[in-house]
Amino acid sequence: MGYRYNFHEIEEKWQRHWDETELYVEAEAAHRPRYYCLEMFPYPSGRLHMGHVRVYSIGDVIARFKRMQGFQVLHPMGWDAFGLPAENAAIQHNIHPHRWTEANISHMRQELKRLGFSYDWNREVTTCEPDYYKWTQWLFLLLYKNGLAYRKAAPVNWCPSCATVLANEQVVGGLCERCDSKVEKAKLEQWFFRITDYADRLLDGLEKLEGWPEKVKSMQVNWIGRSEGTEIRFAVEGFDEELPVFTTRADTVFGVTYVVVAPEHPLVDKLIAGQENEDEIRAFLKEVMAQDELMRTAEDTEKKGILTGRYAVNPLNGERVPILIGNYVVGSYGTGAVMGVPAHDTRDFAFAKKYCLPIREVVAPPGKEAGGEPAEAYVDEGVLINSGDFSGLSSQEAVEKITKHLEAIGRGGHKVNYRLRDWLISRQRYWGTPIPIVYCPQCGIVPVPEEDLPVMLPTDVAFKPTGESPLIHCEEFVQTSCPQCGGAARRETDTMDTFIDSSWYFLRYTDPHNDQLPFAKEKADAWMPVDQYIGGVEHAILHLMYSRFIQMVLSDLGLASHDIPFENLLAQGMVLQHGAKMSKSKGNVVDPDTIVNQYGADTARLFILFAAPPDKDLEWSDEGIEGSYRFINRVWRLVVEYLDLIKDVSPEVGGSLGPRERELRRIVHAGVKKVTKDVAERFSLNTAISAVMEMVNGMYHYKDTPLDEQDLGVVREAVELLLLVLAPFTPHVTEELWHRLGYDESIHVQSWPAYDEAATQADEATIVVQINGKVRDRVTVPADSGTEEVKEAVFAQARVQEYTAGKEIVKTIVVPGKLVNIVVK
RNA sequence: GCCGGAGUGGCGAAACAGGCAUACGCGACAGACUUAAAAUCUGUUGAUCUCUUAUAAGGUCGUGCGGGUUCGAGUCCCGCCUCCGGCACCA
Repeated sequence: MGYRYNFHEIEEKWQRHWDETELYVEAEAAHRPRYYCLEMFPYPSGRLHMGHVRVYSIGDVIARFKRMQGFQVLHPMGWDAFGLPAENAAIQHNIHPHRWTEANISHMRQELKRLGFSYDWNREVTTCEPDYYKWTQWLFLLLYKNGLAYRKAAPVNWCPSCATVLANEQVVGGLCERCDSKVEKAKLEQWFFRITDYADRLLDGLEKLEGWPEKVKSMQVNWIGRSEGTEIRFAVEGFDEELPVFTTRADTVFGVTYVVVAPEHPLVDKLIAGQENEDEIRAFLKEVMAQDELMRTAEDTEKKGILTGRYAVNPLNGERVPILIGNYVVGSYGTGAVMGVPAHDTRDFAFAKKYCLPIREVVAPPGKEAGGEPAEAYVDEGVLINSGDFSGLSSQEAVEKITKHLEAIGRGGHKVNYRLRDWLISRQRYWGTPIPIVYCPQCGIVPVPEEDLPVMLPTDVAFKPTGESPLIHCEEFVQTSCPQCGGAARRETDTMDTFIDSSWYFLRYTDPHNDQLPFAKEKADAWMPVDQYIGGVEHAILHLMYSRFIQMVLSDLGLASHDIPFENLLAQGMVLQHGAKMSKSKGNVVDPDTIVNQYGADTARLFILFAAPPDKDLEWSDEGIEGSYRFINRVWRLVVEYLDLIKDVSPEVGGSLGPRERELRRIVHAGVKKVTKDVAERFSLNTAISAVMEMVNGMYHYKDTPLDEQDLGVVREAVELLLLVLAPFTPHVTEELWHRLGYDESIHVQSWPAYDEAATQADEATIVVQINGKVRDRVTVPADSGTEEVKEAVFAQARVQEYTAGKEIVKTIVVPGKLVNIVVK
């Protein structure tokens, strides 16, 4: 009877049935423990790709498993629907972004349903709809009122191709994260979120996130880039100005022989004005600034500098040192100026050699005197020399004492620096949440009152990437009246970074239809934090740090009780084909629709869960898909062929069973145990599936055994347990077979099966016999044998006697039920 | 340079608490079924050597490399190598 099951018919039937019966709509019963299982919502780009199938398959297994374990599970889905591709489609295909987005959403929603994911679609959120972005605006105002949103002119990252500014986090290797264009610097008035106020808490908070992968946490640590050191304020000779520098090596301050400032340093103009070589310096500045920052600050770029003819005064020893302008000093980090200590810094050493600046050693390696002209910089710690009162101190003591001394004389002190910049959130684009701000000639910057939200995004605008928001040209949007004085005023025409939309959507799911608030606190508190969040590691910094920030703000302002959004995080690996990430340009894309048409959703899900652990990259394999399909058919045949025999049998097991039946029960119950542990304790879905495969193999081995009445109960039990543990992975075929067994209720609302621990124990144990750690023999003993009985059986073995003959037995180690190691000399 | 992760059969991978290395699957090979093929069911499948007509049996080696701890190491410790990811003239 080698036939295959009709997955088309079965999958469609049950998808319709689940939809109609609202099987996965969460009823908010109060008496069950809650579990919030969330996968990162997709951007509605048009079609699902294999990466989507992977995250959502992983999440669906967890959600279904938890539901069967008796949890009330929140498992929602929505759309991160604002963003550039919609606008580009509008420009290229003359279709309105809203229509394009809507069409994509409805197509992708169908694709998700065809994969059989158990979402509560009643909670669907779409960030580009006014009922959502109204609350994104509300959140903006909340931050604004609390001093966490501000406007300022600043040098910003400008993507000429996208014609908009970008957050630092969106610039990857000097290129635009979206389109790989070279990012330029521009000075513009922009809106920022004060995320740097939270730098320390974002950093310290990582320690509490025990359920997050190290990889993600270390990426955030690197990104925040906390650096502890000393600020030293040099006086500038001839000016009533201070020139602060930042250093982590205050112990080397007596070795300062010059100071270098970045070309964009605010003091540069003042310093060089009227100098005799001003023209030369300006030419140098022009040359350096013409280079883009990435090039200029690359490690292998030649260090260049020019003397300004001005001098700074070292506050520790009163020494005059020349001030230079250097291409290697980064204007946006620290103070934009550094002290030059050529004897103890590799870069400074090279720079000093090139420009014939003096080199003075002030730190000696412990137990060694420095002397003569050093051949290279000594960058390690040591003992101070040539450092006045501080000579003789260790580097560590000196840092502390010098910092204190600077503080005492009002010339500096302890300082913490961060790499993290404030979050630039304004975008000169149309398809985003409008920033709810009005500019009034009388009152200045005026927030739109809450009761006037949402500030609706107008629908009839021209889509041209002009570098200004298309909203600028939409007069009925721009022209408004001031909420304060009622006079004529203009609206802010920039929209918000779409990462703001996705920094709070997980909260909206807990209360998606609230029209009074973004979410009611009780509702959010009931579900938050997300118990398990799943998504790609490409969001390790952007989305996952912004969400942590917003959640902290909400918690500080009393709107939420938790200050972390995601308790546990699973960063799933990529889907590869031929070792490379699937991409259109590489032509190695496998379309999920094709696979679902050819093999069905259950097969697609099973393969993608089986081929690799969730957190590792997964290599696509056509043979692997075939294998998963074969396995499901194998299950189908097994159950269908038993059906007539066991249809009216109860899954009860009693009386004394024969050895084959006991073996079958052992395999099945051990399988249930392993699946339970693998899914519950470590999301090891690939090994869970392999355990199910072993159950099936065991059942096939049993299959031709002649059956009596009592054995039918054992078979029925085995079939039911198999279907139940397989249900989260392949929901359709298990649902069909479950009903064929005679049940009316869905398999997906059944309790997760318990296993019989006693049944998992074999009657006999195979003991491995080692002589001096090498396996030499095996012996089978009754499972309940004690240490002495096992030893007796082992020493009775002919091979053991052979190996021990004439030797002294030093010791015998017995690992109960497993192994005996005899040490001989 | 700093931080994080990973190196196991022909391939994807497993070994969860230091106890049979390679479960499960793919591929390959063989048997059964079939007029035949496909499908299906069953079995074999780390390398190498010895003995044997063959089967069977046995030895040695084997988890990136070199050491160490231990009765016993893929797993723990020390020192390296390679690959992947993040940060980086960051002062």
